[in-house]
Amino acid sequence: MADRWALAPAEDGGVEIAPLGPAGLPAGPVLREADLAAAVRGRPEVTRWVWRSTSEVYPRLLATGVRVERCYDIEDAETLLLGHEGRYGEPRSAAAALARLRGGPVPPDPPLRSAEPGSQSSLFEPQAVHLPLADLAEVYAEQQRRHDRTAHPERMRLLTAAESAGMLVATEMNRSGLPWSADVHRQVLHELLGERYAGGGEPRRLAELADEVSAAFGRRVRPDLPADVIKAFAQAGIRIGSTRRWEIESIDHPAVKPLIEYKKLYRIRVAHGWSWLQDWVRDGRFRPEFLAGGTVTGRWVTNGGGALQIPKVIRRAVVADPGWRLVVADADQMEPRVLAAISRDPGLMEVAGREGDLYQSVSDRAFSGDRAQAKLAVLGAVYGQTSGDGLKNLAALRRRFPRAVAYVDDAARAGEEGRLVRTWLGRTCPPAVTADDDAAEEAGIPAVEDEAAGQEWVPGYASTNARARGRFARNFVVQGSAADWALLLLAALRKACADMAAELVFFQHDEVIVHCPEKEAEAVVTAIREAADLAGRLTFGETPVRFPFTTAVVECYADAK
DNA sequence: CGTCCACGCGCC
DNA sequence: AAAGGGCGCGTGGACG
Repeated sequence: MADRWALAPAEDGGVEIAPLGPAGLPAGPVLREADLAAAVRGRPEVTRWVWRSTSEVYPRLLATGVRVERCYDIEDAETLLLGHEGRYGEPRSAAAALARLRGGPVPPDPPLRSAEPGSQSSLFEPQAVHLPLADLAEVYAEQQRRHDRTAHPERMRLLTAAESAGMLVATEMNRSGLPWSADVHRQVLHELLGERYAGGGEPRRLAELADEVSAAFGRRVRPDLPADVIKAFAQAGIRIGSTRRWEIESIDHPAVKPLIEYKKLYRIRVAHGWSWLQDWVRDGRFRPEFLAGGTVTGRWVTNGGGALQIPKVIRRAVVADPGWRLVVADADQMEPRVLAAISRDPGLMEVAGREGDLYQSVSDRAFSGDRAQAKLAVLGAVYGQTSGDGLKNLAALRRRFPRAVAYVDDAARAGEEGRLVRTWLGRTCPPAVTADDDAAEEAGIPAVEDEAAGQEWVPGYASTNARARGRFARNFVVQGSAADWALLLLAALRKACADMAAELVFFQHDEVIVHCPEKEAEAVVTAIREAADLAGRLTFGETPVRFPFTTAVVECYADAK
C-alpha cells in the first residue's frame, strides 16, 4: 500500500513524512519538508494519511484549503484498542502507547481544556507531546497487530477507520459552520420573550409570567429558584419532590400554567438567547466544536454552544445562503433497525427490511394496533424500562421478537456482572469499576460495589447500582452500534459530496444536514440514500435490514419537520 | 475570588 | 404513559 503515508509535524513548524509498507513501518527514507500543507497538497496520490492526532494536523490543512481523502488517527485508535482490550482509562496518547510498547514509564495524558466561545481550539493542549515519525510508525505498526488480535479484526479495522473519517468530517464541519441568521434569531426571541428592558432586567414576557406566578401564590415567588417554588407549593398545601415539569404538570393550581410557560421561555433565554447569539454566531455561521467519538457509546458531542440541543423553535434561525438549500436527512427509527441488524432476530429483521413505519409494523404483529405502545415497548426494551405500560408490552415484544429482546437482556446481564460488552464493530463499554475510579465516574459509568463481586446473577435482584450498570450496557450495544453505522454513513456521504460544492454542516446522532447549491439538492438526496445503504452493508454485513431516511430540501431548518 | 455540584431541561 | 439510556450547559448556592 504505497498510497498510505505517515505524517508527523515537527517542533520547528516543518513536517516529517514517509510512505508506509505493508507492516505499517516506513517503506522508504523519512523526508523532511518545511511546509505541512505543501507536503500534503503535493502528494494527491496518497489516499490515507497516518498521523498522531487529527485535531493537531487537519485544522491547519483546512486553513490552507487542503482536504485529505482518508486518515488514520493513532490516538483515537489507541483509545478504541485500549477499550477493546479491557484497559479503559490507561493513557491514550501516542507517547504513552510507545512507552507501553518499549516497556518504559507511561506518561499521563495532557489535561483537557474547555473551549472559549467562538474559539477554534482543540480538545487537547497544543503542547501535546510530539513524536518523531519513526516512533509514530512503530506505534502504528503495533496497532495493526493489535487489530489482528481482536475477535473480529476486519470489524475493528472498520471501526478505527470510521472513527478517523468521523474526525475529518467533524473538523470540516467545525470550519464550515452552520448557516445562521442572527436577524431571524432575534426576531424569534422577540416574539417569544418580548422586549428586553434596559439595565439587564428580564424581558417583558418573562417578567409578566413571574408576576402571574407570584399572584397565583399570593406572595413574591422567584420561578427560577426551585427551592422557592417548592416552598410556595408547600405553603399552598401541595408537597412536591422537585420542580421538574412532569411533576408540576399534573398539579391543580393556578400557578402551574404560568410557571411551566416561564420555565420554557426562561430556558430559551438562558440557553439560546441574546448572549448566546453574541457568543456563538459570527458572519452568518454558528460554529460549535464537534468532537467525533466524544462519548463512550461513540456518539459525538459538541464543545460549547449546545449545538446538539438546539430547541425546535430556534431552528427557524438556521437558514441557507441565497440560492442554496439545506438538505435535512433524518434516519427513520434508527435504533430498532440497528437492534434488528445486530440481534439477527428473524421477525424484527423482516419488519426492519421494509421502509415503512417500523413501529406500526411491530404494533401490527405484537399488539394488534397501537403504534404508540409499540414504540414505547421497543424503546423500553432498549433503555431498560422498569415500570409502566412499556413493561407490560415488553412481554408481547419478547414473544414476537425473542432474539432481539434476548440480545439486550444479555447485554444488561453482562453489565450487571461487570463484564465487557461491545458494539457490532467492537467499540467496547467500560467494565465495572470501583467507586473511586475518577475516569469512569467522569464518563458517567455507574460504579460497582465491592460486595457485588462473585455473586450469582439473579434477575431482578441486582443492587440499584448494578441495575444502573445493566441499563447502561443494555443501551450501549444499541446506541453504540447505531453510532458505528452513523460514522460509516457520514464517511460515505462525505465521499459522495467531495466533488460537489455541497458541505456537511450538521450532524446529530441520526440526522445530518448538507448545505448545497439548489441545483445539487437532488443529487445530495440521492447520495444520502446510497450512503445509508452502503453504511448498512459495510457495518452489519449481509442483512435484510434497511436504513431509510426522511429527507427534506428546505431553505429553513424549521421547515424540515 | 474561584471551583464544584445539584438541578432542570434542551436534543437524540 | 411514565420518568429507563446518552449528552451539554446555565444557574445558584455551598465551600474553600
